[in-house]
Amino acid sequence: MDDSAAPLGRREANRREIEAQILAAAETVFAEAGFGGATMQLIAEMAGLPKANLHYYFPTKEALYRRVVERIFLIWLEAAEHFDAAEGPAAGIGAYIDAKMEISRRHPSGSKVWAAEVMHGAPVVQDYLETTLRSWTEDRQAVIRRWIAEGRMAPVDPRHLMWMIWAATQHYADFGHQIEVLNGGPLSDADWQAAKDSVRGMILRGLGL
Amino acid sequence: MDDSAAPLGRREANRREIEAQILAAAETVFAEAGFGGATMQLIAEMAGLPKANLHYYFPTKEALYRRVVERIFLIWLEAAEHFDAAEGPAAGIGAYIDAKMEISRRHPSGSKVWAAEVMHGAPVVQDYLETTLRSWTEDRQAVIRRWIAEGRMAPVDPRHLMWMIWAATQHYADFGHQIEVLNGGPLSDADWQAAKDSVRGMILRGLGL
DNA sequence: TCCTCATCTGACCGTATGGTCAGGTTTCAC
DNA sequence: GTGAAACCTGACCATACGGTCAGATGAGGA
Repeated sequence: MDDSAAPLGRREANRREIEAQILAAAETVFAEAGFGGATMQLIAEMAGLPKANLHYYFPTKEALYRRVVERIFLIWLEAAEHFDAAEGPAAGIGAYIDAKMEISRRHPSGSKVWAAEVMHGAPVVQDYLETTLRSWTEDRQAVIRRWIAEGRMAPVDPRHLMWMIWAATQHYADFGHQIEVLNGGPLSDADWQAAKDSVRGMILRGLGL
Repeated sequence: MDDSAAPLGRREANRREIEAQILAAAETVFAEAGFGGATMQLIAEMAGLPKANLHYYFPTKEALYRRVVERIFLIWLEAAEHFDAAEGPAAGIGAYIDAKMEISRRHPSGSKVWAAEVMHGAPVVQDYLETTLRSWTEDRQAVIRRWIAEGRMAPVDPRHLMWMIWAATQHYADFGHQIEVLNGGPLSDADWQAAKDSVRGMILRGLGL
């Protein structure tokens, strides 16, 4: 974001490193315990510093939480670039699904925190839903509608398609524990590849592609 | 379950009514605030009785929570009867999707509580995942594999199919808030019908049906 | 070197929460 | 009617939590 050219002295570098450690620890704890169940004490321990020091970097629990939620939201928005870069529906939607599956694999905790936030009525990021996410969604829906009008894919409601993609991909993060139990252990590389192929294949076939 | 013939006197009837009120209130509060964020005080107020009385019916917060989670789990298991009753893949899977969509509409809070429980590693219902859900899943997978072997549907991995159905249907409950924001208001009867048709249609087409 | 300001931390505080309990009230079998 | 057991409740307790603060420590510019 603002990784400017300035070599940023020891102080600034250290500050960023500690903030990153805290954010990583917070993401894990919030994902495992929820906002109400998470404690600043536990986050501090996991980040390797005293609780009072944690409050030096993030004044309140809410402020820390908000940063964690913002992070996964931005990651998801970036995944849309795969969608936009492609030319047709098969490539665009396929690449978007692959990207979202990869995020579920790499950032399961972030996905869980977002899911919990939305489930609780988005008390902290309601504004994101109403502004950024809304306009983002409308833009992609317009693209899909155009593809449909051009006869390049089956005529489905773009909103429900979007929701199915989100649901199917994020499920592998949010319900990862359930999946691991039913799978008899963590998904292997091959399992993840099969999951990707399955989700992409099923949805694209559902769109007549 | 055990609505036996006995006319159950005033006392027993009253007890059941109060327990039902408590469970309904608890489901709502746990869904909105999570286990850690929910308070016995708020549940008691919503159920219309003093907190101490709440503890008379449910000794601990955990005990009350467990009953709430068990409830939605049993409702989902019952939805499988639609699957089992049908003859072929199109009717069976289609009816199962419809039933699960209807549950998302009627019991959104229960679905959210379950989702949060699983996201946090199923601390309370791990045993259900390992026993009931596991064998339930294996049974249905066997049916799907047989349909595939008989050439009655496309050869997809039954596990990923199951997960996609769960993900797509439960998304309408768990992410109901996000959906309402993007939809500009609660889903109407027609919206729900469209959602059902869309999810069922997309998945069945994905299976070559 | 020395001064300033960022960084760090143990000890502390007020509050909210889950849970208890003594004692009251209602129900019901006999 | 009456005794026992189920039901109800205000007041209370111990604990855990988010957050504060005074003061120590360290870095860096002049």
